[in-house]
Amino acid sequence: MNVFALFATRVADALKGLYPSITEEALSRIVVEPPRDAAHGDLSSNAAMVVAKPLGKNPRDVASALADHFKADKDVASVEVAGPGFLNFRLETPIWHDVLKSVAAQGAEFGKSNVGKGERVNVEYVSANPTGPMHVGHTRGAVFGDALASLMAYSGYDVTREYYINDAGSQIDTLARSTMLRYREALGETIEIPSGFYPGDYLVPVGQALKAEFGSTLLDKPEAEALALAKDRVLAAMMDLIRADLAKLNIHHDVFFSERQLHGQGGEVDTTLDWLRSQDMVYQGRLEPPKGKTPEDWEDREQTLFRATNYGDDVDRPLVKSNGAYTYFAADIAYHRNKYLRGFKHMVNVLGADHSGYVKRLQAAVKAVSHGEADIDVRICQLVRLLKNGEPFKMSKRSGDLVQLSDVVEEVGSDATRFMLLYRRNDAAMDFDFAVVKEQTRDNPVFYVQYAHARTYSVFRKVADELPDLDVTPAALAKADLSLLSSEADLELIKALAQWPRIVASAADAHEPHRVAFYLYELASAFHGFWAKGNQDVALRFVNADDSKLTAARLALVAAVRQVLVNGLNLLGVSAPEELS
RNA sequence: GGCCUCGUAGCUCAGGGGAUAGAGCAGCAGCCUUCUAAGCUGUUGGUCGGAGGUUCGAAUCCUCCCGAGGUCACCA
Repeated sequence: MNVFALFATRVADALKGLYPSITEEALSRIVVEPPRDAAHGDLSSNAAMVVAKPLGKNPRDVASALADHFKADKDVASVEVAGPGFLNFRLETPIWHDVLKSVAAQGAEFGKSNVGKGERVNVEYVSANPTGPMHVGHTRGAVFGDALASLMAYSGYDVTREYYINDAGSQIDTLARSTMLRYREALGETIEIPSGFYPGDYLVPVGQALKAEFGSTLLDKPEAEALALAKDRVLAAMMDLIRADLAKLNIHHDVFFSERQLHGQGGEVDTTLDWLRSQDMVYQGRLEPPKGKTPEDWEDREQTLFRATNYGDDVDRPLVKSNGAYTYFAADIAYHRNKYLRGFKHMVNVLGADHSGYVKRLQAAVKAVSHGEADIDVRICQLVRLLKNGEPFKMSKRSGDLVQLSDVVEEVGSDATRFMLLYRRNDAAMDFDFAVVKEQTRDNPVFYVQYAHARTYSVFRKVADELPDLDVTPAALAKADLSLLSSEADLELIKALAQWPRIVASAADAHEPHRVAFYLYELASAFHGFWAKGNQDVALRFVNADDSKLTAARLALVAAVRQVLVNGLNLLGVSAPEELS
């Protein structure tokens, strides 16, 4: 049950009754939300102000008419018109108790919605080049994409989690050559790794595996053939590495889409280009060098260009390199056309900050290949600065070897890594301080939220101790007399729970998982606050040995808090421990 | 030079058309014979980078400027 959505509907219905000429457009701008200042009531709506102008009425008059209408609503204790025409509601206590019942009845489903209407959405994230293990730079996008995918699935979308493997192009040839060196090394040769090659140790086992599989026979084969075999094996090995790294953060994709499969004679890049030509979206032409900074090796030549400017990009984009091969972007157009042809009308791409310049052309590509039918939201994850005790921390360890994702997870754990990265907006740069993340204090939001969850278990343990005869099964708690939960503190906590459905909906709609993280922090804070009140006032304790009825009601409340914390933590992919050690 | 993102309390950050702009930390003042004090309560602190504009209403949207970061044919 979503109290806010419920009243949004009631307000809209009331307006339709009062002003039959009202338009859907005006109604769609109505918001029902908690007022910024709780003293103004439980719910607040801008309805009168939004609707007044198109109706040619005074906002306060419309608000008064609505207020009169809601005086008859049995769930409404009072309605007030405030300021320029706000409508402030105070609700009767029973409706809040209904929220608790609804949490218990819906369990893990409480907060789920169907705003996605089962529509298919493709969320592409990580897509790190398969040239080595994941490093810290990839972590934020990985966690963000994963949480966003969960959030959208929870909100009724049919989500496909996808990883685009950039396994074509010259970097992969270099990777294959680097692997061949390690192969020679495994065969006993002394090797030197030229600059430009991949120096990482992680290729050593791949070289050894080649030796185990082929002995020394690869050396006798023509180079192209040997390289092709090496490429095949190293790509598989690198993807295994990457999958293992992702698994450490509990991240799993549904589809791994290989760029290689798009290339080749008659491949999808070919057919896509033919199609683009047939649509007159491609031409032969020249580009101006970028203003203010002409590259030294700038070569003014005629090239094959995609008419990106027709779709909102700043310049038209080359599709064919000077050596005749397709550009990365050409393959990317084919890839996104492939997504569209697979039936995705909604796409989300999670990219790193260094790709922000790529956004417009990607949007242009999607618009072009779908004739405007599909949409793509590109979410950019800004840089993460690693700190240790407030001091910047070197990202690269040895020569060209970056701090790896697995190093971070091993040091601080998956839960803390995920929560901290999600506790910031994706589009702002952030600091990640190892010292803070490992701290077990309020400074550390992960701990703070998990502690609240653990406390709910602590309460139940206490009950088992003090009131061993009390039936605390969900079925028994469902029968508890919730009307006993009438204190200010009780209602405040319930109202915090009532927020959950609208928080999820807004987070999914805005593609902003951090809203969930912030909400969980607030809910944890409300729960810890209630707990402390019990220290001052025995009547506010969750467990009252001499009042089993009140205790049962309070346990229903505690169970609901736990449920919402679990639902939220699940969305973020963070565990909900019963005890902290 | 173009484009993208950001600029909110001393620090780290929420809020992204709505009422008197919030939280944590730091600072100050309190709370443990207690359901885990691994916690809680109160309090100090702001020209929302600057200037215009849009409107009933702007931290929020638009324009320009300043500052920080990223990026800039053919790499991926």
